[in-house]
Amino acid sequence: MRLSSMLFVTLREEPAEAEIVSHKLLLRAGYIRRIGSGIYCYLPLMWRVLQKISQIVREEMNAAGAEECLLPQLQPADLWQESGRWDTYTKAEGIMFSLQDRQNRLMALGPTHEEVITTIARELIKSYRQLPVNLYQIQTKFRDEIRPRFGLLRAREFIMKDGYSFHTSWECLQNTYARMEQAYRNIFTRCGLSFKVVEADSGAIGGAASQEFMVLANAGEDEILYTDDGVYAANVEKAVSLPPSPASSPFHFYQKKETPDCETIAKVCDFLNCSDTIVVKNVLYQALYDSGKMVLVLVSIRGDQEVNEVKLANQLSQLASQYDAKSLLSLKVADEISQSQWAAKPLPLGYIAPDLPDDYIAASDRVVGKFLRMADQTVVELKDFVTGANESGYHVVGANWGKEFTLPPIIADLRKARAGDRAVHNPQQTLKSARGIEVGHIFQLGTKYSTAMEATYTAEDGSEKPFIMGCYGIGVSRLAQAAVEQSHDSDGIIWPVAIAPYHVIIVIPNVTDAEQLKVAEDIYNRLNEAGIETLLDDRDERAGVKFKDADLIGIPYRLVTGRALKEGKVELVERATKHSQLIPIEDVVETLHQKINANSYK
RNA sequence: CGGGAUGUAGCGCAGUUUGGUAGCGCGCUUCGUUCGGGACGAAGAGGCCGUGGGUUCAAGUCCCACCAUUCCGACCA
Repeated sequence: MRLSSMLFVTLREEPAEAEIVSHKLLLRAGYIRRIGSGIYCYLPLMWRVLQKISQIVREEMNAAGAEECLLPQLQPADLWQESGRWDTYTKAEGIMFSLQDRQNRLMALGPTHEEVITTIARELIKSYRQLPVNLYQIQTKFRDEIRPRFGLLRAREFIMKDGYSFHTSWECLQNTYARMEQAYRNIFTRCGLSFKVVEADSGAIGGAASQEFMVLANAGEDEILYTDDGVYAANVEKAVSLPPSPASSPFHFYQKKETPDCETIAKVCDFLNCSDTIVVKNVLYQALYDSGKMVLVLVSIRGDQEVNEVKLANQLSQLASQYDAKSLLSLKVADEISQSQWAAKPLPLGYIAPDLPDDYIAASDRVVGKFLRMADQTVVELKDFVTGANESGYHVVGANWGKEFTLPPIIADLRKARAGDRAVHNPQQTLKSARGIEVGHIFQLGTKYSTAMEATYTAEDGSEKPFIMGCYGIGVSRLAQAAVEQSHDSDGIIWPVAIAPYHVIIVIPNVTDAEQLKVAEDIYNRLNEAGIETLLDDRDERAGVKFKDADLIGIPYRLVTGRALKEGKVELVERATKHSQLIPIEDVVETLHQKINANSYK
């Protein structure tokens, strides 16, 4: 392609709208353009990058036995009502764009496609003989993100590869899951990314495995905890660890103490001169279920630890049926404002004990009249601990489970693991923290959707069974920006060869020089014939402008038809290293062929 | 959803305090010189100053409402 005939616009100054370097570079280099919050145009260069990535994804998915298809973006609400996700997605999370058609039918723009694919499977797959099946698509998704940011990293309209598999057994699912994991590793490796595979939260579905593929970058929104031995890596939402051992308590008998202005753990420890590891902290949450019931949850956890709300939400989801519900809609800390919805009398905030009496709740049809009491494992072993006295201004010390307090009925891991904690698999290892951009996620779904939507097949023994499902996603547009975040310098983008929009850019320093022009045109034609994707900068610009632009847009190899022409040579510059060499004109095609092949991972 | 900030030419910004006919740099057009790392000179084009209302002889500037964009947060007792 000739630059002179392309829509090619680069910006000299950093756009004010962008915060992180990859976003700034994509805007400056003319790859993307914002059209609304979280809504981007993929300009021609960007589209080529996205096509390259899509093609790699396609090749690896096909090689792993998946079939490509294309599902609708516009989806009828009743599919989502069937799966039970309409309310969660339009109200609770509010992440789904919904609309009404002219007949007032409710519709949604697809944020994901489990409902559609499950419907297809239900209609088309009747027998175990047809299984397993693995389908995928590459397509635009819509999500009304709470806060779109960082350009394509969190956009409201974005391109995703999503795949879904259907099986008769967990063994078969695990088999496909493992093949998908390998396909994903191949994809990200071929895209030239440095990534980590981490254990991820499997959500409220329970039991099922789930892994995320993280591109390591400080701008990433996810925190990863890992060990240096390479054995363990997990998203902080999911991570487990061994907490530090508690200190021994200085309080050997039970006593109520006046502790004025000690409504935080730090203050009470300071006041009592004790370690926060011997305090039982009691955090009050209010959980709302889709049955309309509100449940007050009192979580007891060691004073130095924090509640992992993802783990807590998973526990609460499993209890949904106790409250006539299918799912948990929202979970938040009960603060002074939200108490007004349910409190019978003012709570002793900051001084709550594990046995906070139920009569603080004004029970009603909507509000469950008993606290749901849970404890993190960290408090179970505590002896002679400190906790609130259910009275403002007072704590108790030297308390013990089984004496002054009853251990809550539900004991679970509700604690947030942190960097510095010891690893579960080997206490010699400590967890380290890194940030990552989630570019892929694979998931053993099980029968959640097939059961909810009554998607069944006839098994070998003649019985009807729900499909066992897996799902597999890659953020294609996010991946493209993640690659830039990981690979750039002060001059601009450095695309990995495999996903660069073009392999080579030929810069003609002076287009009025007939020889330069002729040699450049000649090389351009020969490269194209050889299948090497080439840009020809034949614009009537000064050399400096062309060099700056070439660096900015990040084409891996630059040929300059300049001074060395006298010796029958052109200059070849590698974008990543700035390494420059002179090569004979007749060797150009061969040399580039070798370099480009050496850089591809096929 | 809460809080903050910002909306002025394609991009980056000044002008708003103290109301008085719209500015700068880059980019764009034309001409000349220059020509291997974002050249120089000259001449131009380009703006319902986010939208709507109000105050005033007069509003980019003051007041009210709305919209949009963006940042922080949505978190612990």
